[in-house]
Order: sequence, then structure tokens, then C-alpha cells
Amino acid sequence: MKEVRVRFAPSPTGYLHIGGLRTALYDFLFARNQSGKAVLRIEDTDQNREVKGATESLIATLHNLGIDFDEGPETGGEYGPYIQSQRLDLYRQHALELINKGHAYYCFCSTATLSQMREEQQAEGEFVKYDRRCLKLSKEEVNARLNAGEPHVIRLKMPDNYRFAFDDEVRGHVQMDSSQSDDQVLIKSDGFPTYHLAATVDDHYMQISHVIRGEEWLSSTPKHIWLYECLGWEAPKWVHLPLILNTDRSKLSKRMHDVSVESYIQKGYLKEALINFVALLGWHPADDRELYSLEELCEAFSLDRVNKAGAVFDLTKLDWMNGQYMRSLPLHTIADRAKQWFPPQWTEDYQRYLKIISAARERSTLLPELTEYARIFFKPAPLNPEDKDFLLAESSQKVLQWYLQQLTGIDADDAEAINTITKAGIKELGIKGKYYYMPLRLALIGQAHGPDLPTIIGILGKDETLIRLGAARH
RNA sequence: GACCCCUUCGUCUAUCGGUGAGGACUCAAGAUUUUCAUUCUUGCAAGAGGGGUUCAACUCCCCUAGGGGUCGCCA
Repeated sequence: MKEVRVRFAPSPTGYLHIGGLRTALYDFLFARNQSGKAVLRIEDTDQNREVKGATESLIATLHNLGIDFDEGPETGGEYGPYIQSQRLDLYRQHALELINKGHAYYCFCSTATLSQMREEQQAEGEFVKYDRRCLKLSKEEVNARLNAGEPHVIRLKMPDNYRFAFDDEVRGHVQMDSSQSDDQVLIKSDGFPTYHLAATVDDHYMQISHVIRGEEWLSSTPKHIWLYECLGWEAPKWVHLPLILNTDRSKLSKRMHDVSVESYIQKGYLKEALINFVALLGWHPADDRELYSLEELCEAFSLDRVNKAGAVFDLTKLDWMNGQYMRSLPLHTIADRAKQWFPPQWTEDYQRYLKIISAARERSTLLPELTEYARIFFKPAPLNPEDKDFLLAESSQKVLQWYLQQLTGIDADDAEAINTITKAGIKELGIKGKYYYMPLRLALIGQAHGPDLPTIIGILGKDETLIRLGAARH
């Protein structure tokens, strides 16, 4: 069997789209699963849309997520260059070849002419497509206008009355009539190729075995198939992934959702959760398992379990999953990832910082929430009036007084000893439940709810514990 | 509008002709916990509609409806 080679081919227009992440991930998983190669190719053929630095940030984001490509602009490889703007000659060469074979032609129509033509077709209720007026130009006239330096494009001549049929790996057999395909522009007037030409040429030379892309490409697949035929190349296998959807079931867009992967990372989502969650949007193994690491996904992934229907991007489940990873990942991993949200002084004492993260991760969904939970250990939360009154009550003061005395002879890290005196206090004072615990928690952290006493005291340390207890006494 | 794709709980999904249609998220109730969180248990909730084929259809076929995608010198 032919070696599996797939490519992820984003345009450097600013950020990694959630849909792009899913495609990149499936490319990666499929390649790994099949012991094939995953190629990263930058499709920067639209000079108007290109954003400076986008390529670098795209590569960095993918790398940070652990999705590393075998070949690409930064890693190199034997099929480079992997940036389309560096392969312009190759595209032009094949466009010319198509013209020579009679499969493509020069077109001098201006955008104004074209839009007028389209308006008329629209008004007539016709299928909107190029009317081929430049195909009728004589060779002499074409050459004359070319020599005169007239702006022009090169168009692909689609066949008439042709039935395109192909087998899509997820959709099965798909058929389309050539009458629905426009004479696509192959080379733009600025000399750059369009996606259709560039991708086809590159996929061929990079020996791509499976073209994995979003369903939005399904209807232009006939154009690509035709290009392969005209160029005399063998077409790859087609894999059109279901779309990721907005809540209203339209294609996921930034109008309705945050769609940039970077922004989810900035919000404090963990890459493990993001990857796990996105992997399950459109693919699912046969069993009921929900939690998968990247490695496990590589092991389990297969194209034949990719769904046909689009999947709504549901943050609620992502949040749940993130919480799962907040608790299950190694403590130091969470601690390191959370660091950027913490003031430097809060992490100086690393052992103490770890204790804080350990307590806080149980109660957090996103990374920045850890900082909020940590706050109470550096400065008690300000008491609200009711809590203040509660703390002033006679029984509360008794608890505080007693606890303060008992604690003096105890090690703050000795959880067992703390539990012992805590229980002893209940017996001794005859105060229990919220009347016992609330004053202590209020005095120690300024709020009625939170971690258990040994945890709080262990983090605070003995000195600080005594100070806070003392400060609450009147 | 034309063409193409899609259709199981609110959401992500399992099921590849024979199931009380399963799991997860959400939500509700309960248990655990001094509290919060976690965790556990239970519950609510689905085959778009109509025809076929078959002893048997969520599963195969057809029609209808609904949703989506595409129709750029953007990808």
C-alpha cells in the first residue's frame, strides 16, 4: 500500500481557527495511526488577506499543542519549499501546460465586467458562471493583448456535459454535473495561483495520499479532479470532514463564537482538554470512553469512524472536560501552566505554591480561576457585614479563643494533629456544625466556604494562622 | 434560485436488520463532605414525517420536510 501522506494547509490570516485545529488534529492522528507523514503547508496565495507574523504564530500554536508535523516550513523535508509563495514558478509552469493542452485559457475580463455579467445572470435566474467570452478570442488577439501588457488571468476550461463521480472516504459515492462548475481562475492577475491550482500541484508533488479538509470544499472537488485528469496525475483519496457548527447550526464563525484556538488558551483552557474535546467533534470510537490523551487518540483514530453530520461546538462540555484535566494532570504541570496568571511573589515559595494549586484545582474549571482561589492565602477576603457580626458573636469568639490556644503547640503541617484538636474543640466547647467551623474559616480566609482546616492551615503556615486568628478576636 | 451534503435525547455521540435504543455533558433529586468543590447514585430526555423491502427496520430503498455547504482574480 502507498505510504499515507496528509497535509494541513492553512492560510496565514491571523490565528488558528477551531475548525482548522480539528482538521490539523485529524491529519496528525491519521498520519500517526497509519505510520505515515503529516505535512504542514502554508497557503499564502492571497496577498490581500495575509497577516504579518501569522505563519510563525500558526506554527507556534500547533507546536505548543503538541501537534508536530513531519514536514513543513520550519522542519523542512524533501518536498519543500512548504510555503506556496515560494513555489510560484511551479504553478505558472503547470498553468501554461494546461493552456498548451487546451485545458485552460487566458481571460482579460475586468472585475467590473464580471460583476456585471453575474448580475445579468442572476436577473435571468441562471446558474452564475463565467460565460467564456474570452475563450472565443483568436490566438492572435490573445497574443497581442498579452504583449500589450493587458491584465489577465488564466482560467481552467471545465468539460461540458460531464458527470463527475468520486468516492469520498467519509461521504461515500458523490456525483456532480460539470454544468455546476465554473471555469475557475487558476492564475490571478497578480501572477499568484488560486487555491485550486496551488493545492492540486502541491498535493501531487508532495505525494499527498489523502486530502483531508472541511466539507465546504466538497462542491469544488470536481474542479480538482478535473485538474488531476488534465495534468495526467493520479488523484488522492478525498476526505471531507463534517463542519463544526455554531449553536444555530450554521458554520462556526467568529460572529457567534470565539473561534481562535489562541484565545481559548489565553482564557486558560488546557491543551489536553481542547484536543480531546475537538477530536470528539466528528469522530468517536466504538466504546463509551470520553477522555483521551493525544497518544491514545493516535492509537484509536480511524477515518471510517468520522461522522457525516456537522457538530455543534458546545462550550459546556469543554468546560467539564477542562475541569477533568485540571484535576487529573500532574500537579506540577498545572502549577507550571498556571504560573503566568500569578503574581511572581505568589509563586516564589514553590512548595507552598504547589499546596495552593493542589487545593485550588479541585475547585477550578479554568487556569486563571486558580489565582482567584489562591488570593485568600495571601490576603483574607474582606468580610461582609453579616459575616462580621457572626464572627463577633460570643460563641464564635469562644471557638477562636480555644483554637488559638490549642494550635500554639502544634505543627501546621501536621494534618492529623489539627484534626484531633478540631474534634476535641467540638467536644470541649459543645459547639458544632456551622457555629464551629464557620468562625474559623471566616477568620482564616475571610469566607465561609473553602478547603478543609488542615489544608488551610498547612498553606497559611503557623505564624500566619495565629496572626489571622488573633486578628479576628476582640 | 441551482447543485451537493446531512438528519438518534437540548448538545457530543453508540448502534453496522432482532436492544427495555447505551454512554457523556447540561439540568433535577439524593448520598458522601464541618462548608464549598470533588466523587457516587438515581432521574428527565431521542430515531423529522410518509411510503416501501423484510418474519423483523433507527439501521436498506424512495418521496417529502427541515437544516447546512457551495456558487469570488478568498481559502
